Amino acid sequence: MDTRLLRYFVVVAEELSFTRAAKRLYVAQPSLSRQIRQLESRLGAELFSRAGSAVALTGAGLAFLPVARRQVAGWQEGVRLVRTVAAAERNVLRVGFVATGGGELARRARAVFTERHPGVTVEPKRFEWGGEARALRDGLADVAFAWLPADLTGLCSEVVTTERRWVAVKATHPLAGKATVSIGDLRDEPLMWTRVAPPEWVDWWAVNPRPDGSVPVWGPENANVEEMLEHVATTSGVCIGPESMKSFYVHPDLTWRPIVDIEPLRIALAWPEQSANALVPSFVEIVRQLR
Amino acid sequence: MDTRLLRYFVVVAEELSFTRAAKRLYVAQPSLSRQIRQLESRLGAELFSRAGSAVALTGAGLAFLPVARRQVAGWQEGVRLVRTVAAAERNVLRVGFVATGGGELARRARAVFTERHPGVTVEPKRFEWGGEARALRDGLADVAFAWLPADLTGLCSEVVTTERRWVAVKATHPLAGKATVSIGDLRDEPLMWTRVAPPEWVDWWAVNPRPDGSVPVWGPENANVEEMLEHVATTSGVCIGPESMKSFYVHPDLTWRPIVDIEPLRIALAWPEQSANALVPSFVEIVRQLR
DNA sequence: TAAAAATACTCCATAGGTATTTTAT
DNA sequence: ATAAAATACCTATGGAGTATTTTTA
Repeated sequence: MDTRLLRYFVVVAEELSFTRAAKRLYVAQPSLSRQIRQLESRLGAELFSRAGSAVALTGAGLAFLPVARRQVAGWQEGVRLVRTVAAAERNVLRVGFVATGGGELARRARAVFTERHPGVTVEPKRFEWGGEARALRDGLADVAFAWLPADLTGLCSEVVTTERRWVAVKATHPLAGKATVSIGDLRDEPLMWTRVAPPEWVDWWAVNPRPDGSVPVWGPENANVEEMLEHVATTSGVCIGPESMKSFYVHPDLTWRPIVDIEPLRIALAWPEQSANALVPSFVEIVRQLR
Repeated sequence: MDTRLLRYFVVVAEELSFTRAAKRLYVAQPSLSRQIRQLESRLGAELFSRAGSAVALTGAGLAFLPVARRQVAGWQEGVRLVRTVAAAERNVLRVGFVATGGGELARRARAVFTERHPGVTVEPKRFEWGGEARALRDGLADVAFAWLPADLTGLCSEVVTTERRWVAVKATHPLAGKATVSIGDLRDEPLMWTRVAPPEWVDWWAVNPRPDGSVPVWGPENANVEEMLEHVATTSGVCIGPESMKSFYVHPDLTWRPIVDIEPLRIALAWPEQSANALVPSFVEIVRQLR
């Protein structure tokens, strides 16, 4: 039995609609209907009563829901465990981050850690926008520098640093002539965005809604920092990023200017509540001391 | 992720040999090798170290083994739960048995139960040789009359009756002329057997080894009582069954004779340790009183 | 050299897609 | 009449088989 079917079942049970569930799952409705039918036939029990358009859980479906949730969660946790153990066995600590991640602090922490644990390899793992928390949950990183806001439920975390937010524009852009900019100056500038991160994440970076109540003009979308900067360099749009991007991603066609009137980026160090990699507490401690 | 892959992994981890595991799983060795490779690639971690013919678990594999076992067991328990709830919701009690099952006792119990629970339907469920315990574990029956010996681990059970064992022969068979037979009389008679039940089950029924140390002559195999009796009626072989078969399966070409010098069949009533069907204790109590 | 795992290939079951029909409010 | 689930049909992925090759003790 594929856990995919169980995930499908859980979503249909939550939505009580095949059409809505299919949208959430990014599959076609007929496929979802067939999968649920197949699950029912393998179980030998009806999970939903379908009276035309009214979908409801049967008693069996209600009983099965927590089982399905447990199975899915158990699988995810198992995957995390095995990946973490495999990394620990190789004497590797995988540090997750996005773009510039924890900035200079992260670089210093990795240096100190390497010094204290000579036999250990630190593997920096770069993820796409908003992907750090998922990486921790999926066991693809042992510890990560997470950009807030982010859903860190089920993870330990503490804010370790902040960075002012800057805006990048093409070198020939009018805003490049100003020493500093305000969020109001960006009112009509097409802003980069992404669909790989949740809407809250995108809105926070875009400062949406703006202090004056307006909504940003949306420019091209992208999945990571390189794509974003390429877009800024070649279109009329702008992007907002943490200060460290200015020095981490040097680009001849870009000019960075501080935005003086918006809140800074808070960067948290995050790690799973219990990790099979015994090196995690040591790294956390080093970051704490350097903070 | 399919639980089939997890089952495969558990067996390979137990056997530490792809070839032996493939035999136990009734799949071809190359298929099993590929499946495990795929599991490893999806996890992103090696589960086994393969040094030529020496297969060993890695640390990750060792960590994954209990996870996989839990997932498989959790799935099996979930299936049992949902099937049981579905039956309970329909106001049904599914009574499992093999062939003549609990014999006359079972019939009386079902009658009393129906009288006491007028709104409830008793569904007798016939399974193939040795299939009652599996049916309880798989949630295909709520309670069952199990023929011993049987592996009843994880189930509640109590012996409720015994039946002498008789032998069936073709009406024209020399043994049909005797009033009673001894196990020694069956020394050269081809005996029916089955591959759907465990070897211990088959050996117990065949009285293997015989008191004189000989082994039975094996006749045709079969999966259930009807097939077995058809074989006896049309070949020179014989079969052994509980006394109630004589009256439950009347067959013009068969003659039943008691075997006087072997131990009788013990029949247990068995049910899952905790069942979602609240009718089970009532049925158990009725059988106890009728015993 | 022998035993066991890996590879090459073929076949078939089935998940997923689009277009359409059925059904219940 | 409309919205939603079911059905029909097509395509493609991948699981399982047999035959064969590679690898290591």
